[in-house]
Amino acid sequence: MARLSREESRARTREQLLASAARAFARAGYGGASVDEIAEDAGFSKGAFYSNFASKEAIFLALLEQKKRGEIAAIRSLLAEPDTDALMRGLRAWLDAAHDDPALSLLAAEIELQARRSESLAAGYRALQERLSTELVGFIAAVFGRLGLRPPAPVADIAATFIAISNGAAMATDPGANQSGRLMQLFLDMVLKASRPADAGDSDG
Amino acid sequence: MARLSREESRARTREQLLASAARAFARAGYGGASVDEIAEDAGFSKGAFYSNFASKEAIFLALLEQKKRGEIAAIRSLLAEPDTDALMRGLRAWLDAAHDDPALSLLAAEIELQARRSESLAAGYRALQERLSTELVGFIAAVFGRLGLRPPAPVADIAATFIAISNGAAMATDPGANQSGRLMQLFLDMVLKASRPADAGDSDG
Amino acid sequence: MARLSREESRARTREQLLASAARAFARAGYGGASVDEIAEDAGFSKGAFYSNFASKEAIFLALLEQKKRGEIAAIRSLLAEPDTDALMRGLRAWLDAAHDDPALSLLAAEIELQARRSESLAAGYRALQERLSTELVGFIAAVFGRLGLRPPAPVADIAATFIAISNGAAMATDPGANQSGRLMQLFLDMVLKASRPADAGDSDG
Amino acid sequence: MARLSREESRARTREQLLASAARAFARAGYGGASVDEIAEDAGFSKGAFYSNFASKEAIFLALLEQKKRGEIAAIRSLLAEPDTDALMRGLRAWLDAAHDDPALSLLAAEIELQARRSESLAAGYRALQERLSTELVGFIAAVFGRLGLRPPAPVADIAATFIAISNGAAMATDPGANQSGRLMQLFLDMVLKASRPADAGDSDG
DNA sequence: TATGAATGAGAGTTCATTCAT
DNA sequence: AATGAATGAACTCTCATTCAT
Repeated sequence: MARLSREESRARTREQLLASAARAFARAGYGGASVDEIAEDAGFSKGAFYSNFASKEAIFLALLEQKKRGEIAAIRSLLAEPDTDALMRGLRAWLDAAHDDPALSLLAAEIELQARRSESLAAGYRALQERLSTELVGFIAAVFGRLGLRPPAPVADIAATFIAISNGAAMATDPGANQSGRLMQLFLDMVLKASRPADAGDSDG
Repeated sequence: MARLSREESRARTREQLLASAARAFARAGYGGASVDEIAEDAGFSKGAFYSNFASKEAIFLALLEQKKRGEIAAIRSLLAEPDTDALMRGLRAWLDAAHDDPALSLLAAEIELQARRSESLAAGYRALQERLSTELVGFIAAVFGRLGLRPPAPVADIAATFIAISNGAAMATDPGANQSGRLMQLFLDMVLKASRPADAGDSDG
Repeated sequence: MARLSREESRARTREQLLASAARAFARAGYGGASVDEIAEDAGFSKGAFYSNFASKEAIFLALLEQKKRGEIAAIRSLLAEPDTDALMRGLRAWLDAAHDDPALSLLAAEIELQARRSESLAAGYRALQERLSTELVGFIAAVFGRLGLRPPAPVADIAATFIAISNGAAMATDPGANQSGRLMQLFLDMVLKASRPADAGDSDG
Repeated sequence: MARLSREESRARTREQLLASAARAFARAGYGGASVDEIAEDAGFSKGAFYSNFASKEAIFLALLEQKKRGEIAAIRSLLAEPDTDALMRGLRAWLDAAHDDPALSLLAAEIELQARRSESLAAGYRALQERLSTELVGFIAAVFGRLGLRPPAPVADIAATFIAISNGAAMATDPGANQSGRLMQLFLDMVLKASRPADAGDSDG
């Protein structure tokens, strides 16, 4: 194996700490996870942690960024699909898969809650969330366009509902049965069923 | 004001502690709220807290019970409305109002998250959640019946989606704009638009 | 059953509290036993406790007094036995029995330790302990006299050793095997074997 | 003084905490001594305490180990003395000296009491106590052998009595006059006087 | 006399963070 | 860059005691 350059080694440490933090936060929550535990689980000391992240909140925020980035990338890659049927299949598959990891979903919920309670966290969070939301709105609009349907409600609201279901379902009673994907598909179906052809005009009746 | 009997005084203390706890948990989360703060905010000492509630978890659970009880009562009172139009108006009003208090909704989210992390909390929680879920399923089925519509998806899943939106929306980006009620109404609209008359038979075409 | 007079009822309450306290202190130690637990175990409230004893320390001292009184009475009743052989048999029986209750012995140890740490407790304790010690010294001297033996060491030291063994054995490793009685008998044997006839004069050879 | 290495510094902190704990426990008892007080008296923060010992119980147990280790070493060093007269002088000197510190003796008593009340403490305690007991039994047997005397009672019982006196005497009335050494010497004298030459056969007469 | 709600000081313990090594 | 000993504030919870009822 090639010797890692100093920069590479640092990046690697960072990745390992992030992965360890994701596990810890998902399992124990923001307050319940300790910096010590995160560092140790990644195979480092507390000192190493603080060499890589300014604070516990900082790694939390970094985690959030990582996650949102991933979701945005997924949305973009879906849109790149030229065939609309394939796009819809891909969408359904993603809804299932993306939220397959209950730990990850819980982490999302944790992040959202925590962001409401720390000004500094919220500041960093807002921008990312905005970007995801914008991306999702654009995506939904595009999908309706490609399906030739008129959205039955403001696209921004539809997007918000998807996000709400995603966050809310992760917290449902039964930890085993991850409903997130299923409920989002259900909502997708409702929305599609409630839609009318785009060329049907504006009138409802 | 009449002098309070000992029992009344105790009940009053309990209520005040519960109210204070609701505020504290909503503002700072379960981990972030301290027993000391809850007690002081209610005008009592830590000792008074512990002579009324066995633990921090206990008051959290009591709060949960109070909230769920309130929601179940609201559902039942809605169903008691004989006029279906009035019922639907009441339902929409309730969706708006019941989730008007963002603090309360956040508390719900917090409870759900916390329940996943404490065995003892989860134990007490499960039963109540079950009751609310059952109630909601029955309510939704009844509403479809009275509207003469066939549910476009399993009623249990529709109920679960409502609960997910309720929990998830409370956590949305903007703490000011409480979207909970609006998104649930949106979902209600989708569901109704996606439904067909009950007497249309089972066939989709 | 005859109705108890107020004074009798009070005395009864006191006795029950004392008995409950003896159990509690023996099981959990002075610090570990709570006033609440003592009162409840006796079937009363904390208020009743404080109506009967000024403080936790006070009931502890009262317990000590009760115990020492009992031991002094036992010693006196042994000495009243005119037949020396019977006296010795009675002594051995008492050594076995009096220390049969490991809880009681532990209580004694607890009391002695605690008395060293509270000036007010020590004050009340000293007098009682003095009385027991004096009584024991007199008893041992009398026994030697009746046996026609000369004590092989100062009688006060022999008495102190008995007391030390009694207290110390109660704390031995194995909670089940109460060695107190056995070890005191062993010491008694040693002392007797090491003694010479009183009329043998002062010379050792 | 040379700058301490990190390891040395840690060991020093540990020693200081142990010394401070010994003082605190002896003065105030297990329950009466607080972790805060122990740490402060040693010149450290509570945090430093907990980075050196897992719990209050843990330092208590460490203290016990230290003490027992010292006693076992003393016994062994006594036995190494080839001259029997010198050994006996050494033994008497040790009985006086080893128990000279009333605080240390009280600590022993406290430990024994506490061990009966905490399962985890008792677990760690039992092994050490066993080792000391075994050591003492071997020592006493060896002494009798070298003196050419036959023990007048089972050696294990004689050892148990020594331990009981040691523990019990520490708790005696007068905190100033430490009787421990004197009473153990007295018991030693009794035992020796009560012994017969080993070659005198089994018969008592 | 007895009750038990309330007090308030103080307990053991945890943990994010700092900094000398 | 990494270590981990030390800090110190904050936490949940306990309990002897008081006092209005």
